Amino acid sequence: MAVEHRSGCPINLSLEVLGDKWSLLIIRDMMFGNRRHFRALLTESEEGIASNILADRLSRLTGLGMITSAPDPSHKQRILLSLTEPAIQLVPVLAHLGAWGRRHLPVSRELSIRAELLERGGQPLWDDFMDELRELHLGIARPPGTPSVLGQLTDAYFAELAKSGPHAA
Amino acid sequence: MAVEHRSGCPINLSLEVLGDKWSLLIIRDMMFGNRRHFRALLTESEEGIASNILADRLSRLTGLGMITSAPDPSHKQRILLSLTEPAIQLVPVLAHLGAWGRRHLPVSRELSIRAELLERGGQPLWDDFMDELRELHLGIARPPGTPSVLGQLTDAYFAELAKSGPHAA
DNA sequence: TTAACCGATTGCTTTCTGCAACTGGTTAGC
DNA sequence: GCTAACCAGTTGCAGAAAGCAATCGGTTAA
Repeated sequence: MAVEHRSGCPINLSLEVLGDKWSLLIIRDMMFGNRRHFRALLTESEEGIASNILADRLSRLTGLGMITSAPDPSHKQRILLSLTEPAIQLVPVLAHLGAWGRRHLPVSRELSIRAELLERGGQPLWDDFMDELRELHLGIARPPGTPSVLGQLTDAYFAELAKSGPHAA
Repeated sequence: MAVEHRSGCPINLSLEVLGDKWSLLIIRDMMFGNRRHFRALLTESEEGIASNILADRLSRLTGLGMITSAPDPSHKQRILLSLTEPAIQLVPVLAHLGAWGRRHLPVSRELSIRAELLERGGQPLWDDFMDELRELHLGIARPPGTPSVLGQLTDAYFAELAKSGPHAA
């Protein structure tokens, strides 16, 4: 039961949870792409994750308390995946990581527009987004009429897509 | 020469650089532990990195432009490692990652005091710290008399160490 | 009835990790 | 100048993990 840790350093412990090439991408897709079940994560993955790796990471992240899964009432076969509160609190980490990547690495314009908006919005926008994620994933209602951060980000992404590449119309 | 990228997403590209269990720990030790050469990183590593992994990551991070190396004038054999500007700009990412770990994972008190101070200080403290790192690693002087953030963090760490475990006096 | 879709699993090869021993050269103390 | 400690790595090997393609049994929609 007692898991082995390399050290009690917060950064090390965070890396023991998130320090691989796929876990954070899965969380990113659940957050920003609103992908909530296995097939969606598998086939809509920008980076092309393999099914066994996805299955492994989902069960790993579930065991670590980052994700929960529940049967989807509309499809008996479908399993609805949700982010937990700790995972939702990764929003600022992902925002900073995206901002850093945007500044120093060869990002594509379409895929970095969301990072740019998130960076410009800062902590207030992150707080709104986390509240929206709490509504979507934890069922914690927000005041009615609250604008959707996810909607804004998604709209901006599709607008960028339409600008450059309506190839695959 | 053209490196293969899985996608142009900022988060993905950041993970291609930093998404493993050791790279960020090496950068952390260079930043917060002021470890500037191979042996220091190897033997003072809290987590016990192996020498071949360390050698591999150092050359990898050097190739990626995160670290530079130069002969140490005082010891002919010694190589001085320095963080580059992109690596220094990881301070907010590490601060948030530490804050997240401190909140959700079983950290030890001694090793999390620095994360706590960094979180309390917020962006202004991070800016001061990055300026200090620019002085230490890039030779960009700061106004004389500026207090040392690294010193504050290190002092707080040793104070915590002394509180609980003066075992290995 | 049938074809598409659901969350996985299997078998396989390739790559990465972790450990320990070791290398050739440098420095500090005597 | 000798010796012991120290410097940045390298090598060899075993085991773990990644990546790929094909496949599984059950479910749903046409």
